[in-house]
Amino acid sequence: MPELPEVETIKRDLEKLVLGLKITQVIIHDVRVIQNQIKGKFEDELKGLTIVKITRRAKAMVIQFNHHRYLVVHLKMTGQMIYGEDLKQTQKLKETKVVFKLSNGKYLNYNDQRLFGRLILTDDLQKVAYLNKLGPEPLEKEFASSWLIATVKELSKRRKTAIKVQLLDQTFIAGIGNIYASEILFDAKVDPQKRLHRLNQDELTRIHRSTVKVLNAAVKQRGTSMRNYRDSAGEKGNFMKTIKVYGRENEGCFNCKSLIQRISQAQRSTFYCAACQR
DNA sequence: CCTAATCCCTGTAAGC
DNA sequence: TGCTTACAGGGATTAG
Repeated sequence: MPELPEVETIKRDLEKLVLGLKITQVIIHDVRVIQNQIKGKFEDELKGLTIVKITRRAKAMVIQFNHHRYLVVHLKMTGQMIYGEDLKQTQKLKETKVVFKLSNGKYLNYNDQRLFGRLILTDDLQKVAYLNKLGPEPLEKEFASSWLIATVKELSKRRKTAIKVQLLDQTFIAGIGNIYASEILFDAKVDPQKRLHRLNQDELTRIHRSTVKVLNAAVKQRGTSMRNYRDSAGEKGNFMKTIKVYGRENEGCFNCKSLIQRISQAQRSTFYCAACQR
C-alpha cells in the first residue's frame, strides 16, 4: 500500500530516469485504470509529449509534460510504476495495465493487481478533486507542531474521532496511510483509540515529532513492502525491518515485551502496544 | 453540514 | 487435499 514514503521513493527514482524523454506510444491493456476517460483520446494526447517534471502530493505522483499536460498517478493499494522493458511483452504480466513507450526505447509499466489505482490525464490540476482537498505535507515546513495543536483543538470542538482514524484523513494531513498511522502513534506512545478532545499539548507535540521522524526514516529506507509495493526498478523497500507494530499481532513489543494488539477502527486494522500507548 | 458504511478488486490464507 | 469464504484497504460514493 504505497503511502507517502513509497510514492516519494518512486518519484525521486523516476526523476533521474525519465525527465526529458518523450512518450512515443501508449498501450492501455485495461481501460478501468483510466476510468471514464476515452481510451483513444488518452493515448493520442500523451503521444509526443515530453516529461518535464515529476512531483508528489500526498499519495499521488504527478508527471508533468510540456503543453500543460499532467498525468496524475494514484497507486492506491497495489499499483506499481516500473521502468525498464515492456513487462507485458517480456513477462506476459497480467497485472500490467498500461505501458508507456519512451523515446530512449525503454518503457514505463503501470501494473496493478487489484485495479484500485487510477491514471488521470488533465490540462489543469485544479480539476482533479483529490488534489484540491488535501491537508499539509507532513515533511514540509507548513506542518508545524503549533499548526497541529491549533488544528486539533479546532477540530475537537465538533468531532470526537479517534486519533488513528484522524491521521488517515487526507484532508487533515496528506500522505499518511494505515501502516504509518500505526507506526507514528507507537513512536509517539499515544493510544490510537484516544479521541481528539482528550489529546493534550504534550501528546500532540509527540505526534508531530513522530510523524516527521517516522516518515523521514521510511523515505530514507525506500518505503515498506508488506505485500505488493515495489519501486521503479521492481525492488522492495527496506522499512519492514524498522516496523514496530504494523502486522505484528500477538508478537512481543520491542519496547516492553507485552503482546501487540490488533483492533479494528473505521473498518481498518490498527496495531498497537496497549502497555506503551495509553 | 456531518459521520459511518459500502463499494470497488483479486491474490492469499484460513477454515471446513 | 481441495474447495469455499473471509480478508486486506484508499478513497469515491452513498446512506443516514
